[in-house]
Amino acid sequence: MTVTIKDVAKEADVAPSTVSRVISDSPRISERTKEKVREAMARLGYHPNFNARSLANQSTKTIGVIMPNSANKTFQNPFFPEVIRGISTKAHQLEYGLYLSTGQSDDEIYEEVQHMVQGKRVDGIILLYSKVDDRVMKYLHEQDFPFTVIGRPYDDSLSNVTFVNNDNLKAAKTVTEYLLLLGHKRIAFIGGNLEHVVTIDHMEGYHQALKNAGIDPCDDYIVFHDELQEGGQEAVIDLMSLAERPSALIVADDIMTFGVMRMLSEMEVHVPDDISIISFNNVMISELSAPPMTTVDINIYSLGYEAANLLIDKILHPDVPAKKVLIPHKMIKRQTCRRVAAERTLKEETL
Amino acid sequence: MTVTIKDVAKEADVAPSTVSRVISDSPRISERTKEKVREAMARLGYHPNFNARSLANQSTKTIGVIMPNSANKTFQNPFFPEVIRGISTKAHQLEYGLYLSTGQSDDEIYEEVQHMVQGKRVDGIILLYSKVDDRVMKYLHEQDFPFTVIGRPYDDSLSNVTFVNNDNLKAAKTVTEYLLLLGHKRIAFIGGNLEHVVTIDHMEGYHQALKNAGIDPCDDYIVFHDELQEGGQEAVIDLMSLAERPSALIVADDIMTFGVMRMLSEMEVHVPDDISIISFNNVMISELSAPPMTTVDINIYSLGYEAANLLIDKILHPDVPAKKVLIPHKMIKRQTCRRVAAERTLKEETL
DNA sequence: TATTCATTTTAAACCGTTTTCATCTTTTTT
DNA sequence: AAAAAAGATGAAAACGGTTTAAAATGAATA
Repeated sequence: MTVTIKDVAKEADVAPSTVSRVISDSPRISERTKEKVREAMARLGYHPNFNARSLANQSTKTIGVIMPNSANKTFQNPFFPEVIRGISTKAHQLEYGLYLSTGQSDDEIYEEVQHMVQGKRVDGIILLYSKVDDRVMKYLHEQDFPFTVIGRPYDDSLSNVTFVNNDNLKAAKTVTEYLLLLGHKRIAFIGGNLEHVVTIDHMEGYHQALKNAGIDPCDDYIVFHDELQEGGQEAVIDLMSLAERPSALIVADDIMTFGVMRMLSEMEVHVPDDISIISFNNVMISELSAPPMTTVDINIYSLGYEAANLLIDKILHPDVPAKKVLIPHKMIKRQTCRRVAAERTLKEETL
Repeated sequence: MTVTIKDVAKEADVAPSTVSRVISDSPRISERTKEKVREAMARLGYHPNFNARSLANQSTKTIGVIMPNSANKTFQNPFFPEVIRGISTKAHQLEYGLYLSTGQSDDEIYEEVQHMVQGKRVDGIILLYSKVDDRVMKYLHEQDFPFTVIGRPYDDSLSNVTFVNNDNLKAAKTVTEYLLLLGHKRIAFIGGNLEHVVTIDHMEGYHQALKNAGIDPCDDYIVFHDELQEGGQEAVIDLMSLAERPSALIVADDIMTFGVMRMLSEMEVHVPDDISIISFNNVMISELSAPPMTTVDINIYSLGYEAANLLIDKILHPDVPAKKVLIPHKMIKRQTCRRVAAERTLKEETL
């Protein structure tokens, strides 16, 4: 039925092992035989069976990509296509394939990862998220299975884990400082899921900047939500109901910012005149908000590209120590931040 | 090293074939032996090797998902995560895995599909796009390999192809009629890539509606662009430079609409007061534009879910004839469409 | 011419399952 | 009690490759 290596061998009048060596272009085979075998392969339309190869090789040339728990809408964030595009590019270059997780809940995902690893379905795994106390990461670490994380592992005991990250703390700090410099004193922080390490880092940066400026962080100004737009909207309601409304908002994610801006516009609060906003990620559409949003470009594509790069490196050389790569970020100033008028600042201070 | 079926066999003091039968829960094995074997598996921490299984079974329990040519930014469209979420859900239910294409150009993708098929890496394939004269589709059809298309095949010779689609013609027609009903006469159409069948269907629907209303389609009002936001923006410049500006815009895609609205806002053309807009897809963020956009919900998730469903059906029963599923669409009225003032309409007519 | 050594090629084992077919027990039927 | 049928298990051959170790070939050296 299907043409196998044996058929080719017969056709070319050599042994199957020779054909195998021709496929892998082994130097042990003479040019003349190679040519002969290649012709036979072409004549028969031979194509190697991937599973047989994987079985014999103990290698699948496949990378498992683990999405976060997508029960909520997280998944519709354009962040994911973009990070996958980065992974794809590198994977394709090195002739690796991508195997995507399909689980929706934490349990499903955990089970799926076990299957991938134990069933030897993939050579390595990229975690597209980093949570506090993540079973999946713990499991991979215990199994000593090649994997990389996008984001940093929270638990310091997982010290020898390879990861790609942004300096999220620094980014959040800079962003806060920027708002302070623009004269803002009441800066609120709308974070993502508190279980995600990136949220923790953002908040720490925010805190540090406020502290350095001698401002006491006010709990009312700190809100967390994991759903993207809905979360953004609720957060706005909470913040705008405060006696002392914030004059600036730091938002965890561009998509969330769309929700935030939508809600503000319904409340007839104008951006940036009444309130400044700055957020993170710089996904494609963030320049298309009205007004275009100021945000931190975290270079999503590179996160993916480097993660794949590091992972394949790890697969090929399992014993080299863990690498940690920081992808640079960059503030993209657009039109959602504004200097607070001096008089207003003065008035505030008298309050 | 790794624990195989043979190790389990030894541990349980049975033959490997018995263990295999226990795994598949064959009725030919007595409950007593099953229990014994299961205990041995647990004791040894046995997990079946996927590649070996695939090889013996001639089945991978894996679906190949082919993304469109992503050299351009198409890929960042939240359409894809959402359609994949649909596919994922069904696949997970039926215990199929997802294997993602990584190629960026048409050539790369074509080659990759060949690898998947000939290398028996996947049991079936879902095409996430449908183009005119697509080599990939032609190839899969020739090979008689199980596949489904999201969108409809253009070529009628590919009659026995299973696909999931929206009635895009009808949707575009309805949308156009809706604008006509609102009093619009100068309705422009900003389509996507003309090679995509969906674009052709949209345009046909647009044409039909205009014709029924006795309006001659004006070529200047019809523009195509494949890049998403950039395309949207250029299209706007072109249209707004016309002597007779359109009073309404039909846009192929929500993300493109963001670009369109951004550009209009720069030109100080107000939506919907100066111009009405309606678009397609209803991705998550489309309700977050300013103002929230009127769009056609095409039920992206269901497209994916049904595609996976049909495909797995096809894999399991290769000989049943091709199925074609239409997913219903629904116009979501938000705030980008407006009735044209009677006086203005009158004035126009005197022109 | 016989010996050595490098170069090519091959036979056979292996990767870890599934499955066909045969064998060995039991149980049922006559 | 013998024969037939049913039930449970096992041995061995796939599945389609890779790889180790050995054999064949040919060239170079003594």
